[in-house]
Amino acid sequence: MAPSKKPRITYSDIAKEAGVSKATVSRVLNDDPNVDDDRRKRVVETVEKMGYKRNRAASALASGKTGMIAIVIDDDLSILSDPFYATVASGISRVLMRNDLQPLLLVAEMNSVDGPVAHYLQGGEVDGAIFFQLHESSLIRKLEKIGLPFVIVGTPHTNSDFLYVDCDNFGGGLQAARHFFESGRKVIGTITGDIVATAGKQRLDGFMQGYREHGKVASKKLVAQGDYSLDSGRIAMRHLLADNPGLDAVFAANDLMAVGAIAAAEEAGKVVPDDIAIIGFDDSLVAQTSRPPLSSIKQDVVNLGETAANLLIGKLKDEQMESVILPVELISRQSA
Amino acid sequence: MAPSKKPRITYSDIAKEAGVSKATVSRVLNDDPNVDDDRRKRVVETVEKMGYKRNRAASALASGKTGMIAIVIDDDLSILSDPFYATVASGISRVLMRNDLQPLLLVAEMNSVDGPVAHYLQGGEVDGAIFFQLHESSLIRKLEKIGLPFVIVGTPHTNSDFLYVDCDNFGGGLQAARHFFESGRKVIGTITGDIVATAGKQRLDGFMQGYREHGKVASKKLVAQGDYSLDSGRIAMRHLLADNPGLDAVFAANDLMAVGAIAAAEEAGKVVPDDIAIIGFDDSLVAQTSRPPLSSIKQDVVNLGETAANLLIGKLKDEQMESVILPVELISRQSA
DNA sequence: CTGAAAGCGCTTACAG
DNA sequence: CTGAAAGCGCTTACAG
Repeated sequence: MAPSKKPRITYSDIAKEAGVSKATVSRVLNDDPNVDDDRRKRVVETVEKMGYKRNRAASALASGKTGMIAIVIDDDLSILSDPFYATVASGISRVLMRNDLQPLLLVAEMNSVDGPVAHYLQGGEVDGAIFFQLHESSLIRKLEKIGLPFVIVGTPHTNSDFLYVDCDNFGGGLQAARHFFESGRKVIGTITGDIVATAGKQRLDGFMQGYREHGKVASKKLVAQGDYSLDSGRIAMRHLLADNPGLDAVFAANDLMAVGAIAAAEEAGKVVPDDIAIIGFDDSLVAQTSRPPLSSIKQDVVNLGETAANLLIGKLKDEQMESVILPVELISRQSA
Repeated sequence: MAPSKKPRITYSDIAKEAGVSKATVSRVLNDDPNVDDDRRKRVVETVEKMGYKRNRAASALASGKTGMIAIVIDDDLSILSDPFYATVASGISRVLMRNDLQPLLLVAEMNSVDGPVAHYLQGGEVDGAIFFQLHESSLIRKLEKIGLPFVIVGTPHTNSDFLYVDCDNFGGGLQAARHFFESGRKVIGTITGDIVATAGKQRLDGFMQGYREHGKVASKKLVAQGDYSLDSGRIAMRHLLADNPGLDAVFAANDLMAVGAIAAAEEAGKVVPDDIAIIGFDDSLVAQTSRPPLSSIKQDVVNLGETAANLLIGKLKDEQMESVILPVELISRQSA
C-alpha cells in the first residue's frame, strides 16, 4: 500500500558495516555495559551514519517489552471542557518520548474491572500505565496483582500505597485562608468542590487549618458545598451571603465556582474585592477573563505530567519511588 | 520484572483446540473471506473461550503494519490553555480504538523537516498520522512522498489536496453577520484572529459575505486585527469604538477576544448588548462565564476528532476519501 | 478453502 | 567481552 521503497536497514547491515556481530549491535543499542569501548564507538557511529532506526515490533516481540505506556483518561464529560488533561498529557508525552517510550492515549469508560480498558491493560500491550483521577480502584487493584506498573495523577481515594503525584491541595486551601486573614478579612467562607473526592476534601482541610492557625474555627454556616460548576458556585454564594451577614471573603475550590460566586456577590449589591474578596483554584483561563480578574491558586500542570512520567520510568527500572506533592502558588489578581 | 505468570496463549494453542492450522487462525482473525464457515465459527468460538488476545508486536513484525496512528500536536503554548486539543484527541482515540488501532500521542516541536517528529514518522513506527493545525507544510510534503497516510485537523494553508477536516469557519462568520443584520444592527465591526492562517481568514471572509448579502461592504475601519488573545480583543475594540461612532455590533473570531471586547465596551460606557451586541467563536467555557454570557459560534469538536479518525481509517483501506467541513451553530446567550 | 514452512528483525541465554 | 543460534508469535506466498 505505502510505497515505502527504502529497504529497511537491520542489525545485519550495521553489524557487517561495523565489523561486529548482531549480538554486539544489540548490546550497544540496549546500553549493555559489557562491550569493548572501541567496538561500542564503532557501532554507535555506524548507526548514526546509516541512519538506522530500531524496529520496535521486532524488539518488543523478542524482549517481551512493548515500550508503550498507556495514558488512561476516563471518558466522562469533564475532559471535554477542561484543558487540564491536555496539559498533563503533554508533559507526560514529552518525558516519555525523551526516554524512548511511547505514550498511548486511552480515552474510554473505566467503569468496570472487565471493561475494554481493563482487558487492554492486561493484554500485555503496554509496559505501564498512567491514570488520571482514578475513581474505580478495583481495576487498579487488579493491575497491581498482575504486576503492571502504574502511576496515578491525583490523590487516590483509598490511602493505599499506590504511587501518585498531585498538587498540594491542602496547601492551596491553607494559603487562601492565610491570605484572607493576613489582609484583615474577618468573616471568611468557602465553597467546596466534591468533598467525597480527595482533592475537594484536602482543599477544604487546608482552608480549615488556616482558621485553626489563627485560633479560630469556621462555623458550619461558612462552608457551602458546590460541585465545581459555575451555577453551583453562584448558588453556594447566595447561601453564604444569606447565612453570614458580615461575610467579607470566600475561597472557592475552583475558578468556575469562584466566577459564579463573584456574579452572585455583585447581584447582591456587593463589590469585589472591596466588600468581599474571592480566591479561586486552578488559575485557569476563566480566572484571567473574569471581571474583576480572579486571584487563584495555581498548580504547575505540565510538571504534574512530567513527574508522573518520571515516577513511572523509575518504577519500570525497579527503582524505589515515592509519591510526590507539587507546590502551589497564589496568583494575585484583583479579586483578593 | 513484572510477575506475569500466565503463559501466553498463542495461535498454536487455539489452532490445536479448534482443530485447524495456525494459518487458518490467522485468516479468521484477519477477516480473510477464504475460510470455510464452520471452521471460522469454531475458531471464533475458541478464541472467545480461551480469552485469546493477539500479540501486536508479532503481528506488526510479520505484517509490517504497526496498527499505530500518531496524533501529532505542535508543542507550543497553545495546547496548554485550550481544551480544544484534548477534546479532539478524545474523539480520535475513541474511533481508533474501536477499529483496533492505537492512538500514539506525539507532543513535540514540528519546526523542521528533520526534527524528531519527522524522524519518528518516517521510521515506520506508525501506519498513519493525524496532525493538528499544521503550519509547517514541508514536513507534510515529505510524508506524502514517503506514502504515509495522514489527515489534518484544520484547513491547511496551501490549497493542495491534503485530506482534512475542519469546521465551517466561513459559515460561522457569515452566521454572525447575518444575525446582526437580521436583528437590526447597523454599524457592524469585526475583530479578526490571525488572518494569515486559514481559520482566521475564513471567519473574516464569511463575515464579509454577510455584508455583501445585504448589499453592503464593510469599510476598513470596521475590521480590527487581533491575535486571539484577551488583550488583543480589548485593544481592537478600543480602535473600533474610536473609529466608528455608531458601532452597535462586533463579531470576534474567538471567545477570548470577544470577552476582551466586552470589557473594553463597558469601560467606554457602553452596555452590552443594548448599545453593542457581541458574538464570539468557539463556545468555550469563557463564553459561559462571561458577563453578560457570550453568544458564540459553536463547533462540534468531538466530531472533528471522530471524523479525522474515520477519514484516516478509510485512507488506510485505500478508499477514496474527501475532506469534510463540519457545520457550526450560533449559540444565543445574552451578548447578542 | 487449507496447511507446512519460511520469514519478519530483534534479544538473550549459552558457551567460550 | 563476544558470537552463533534459538526463539519471540505472528503473516503470507506457495503448493495443493
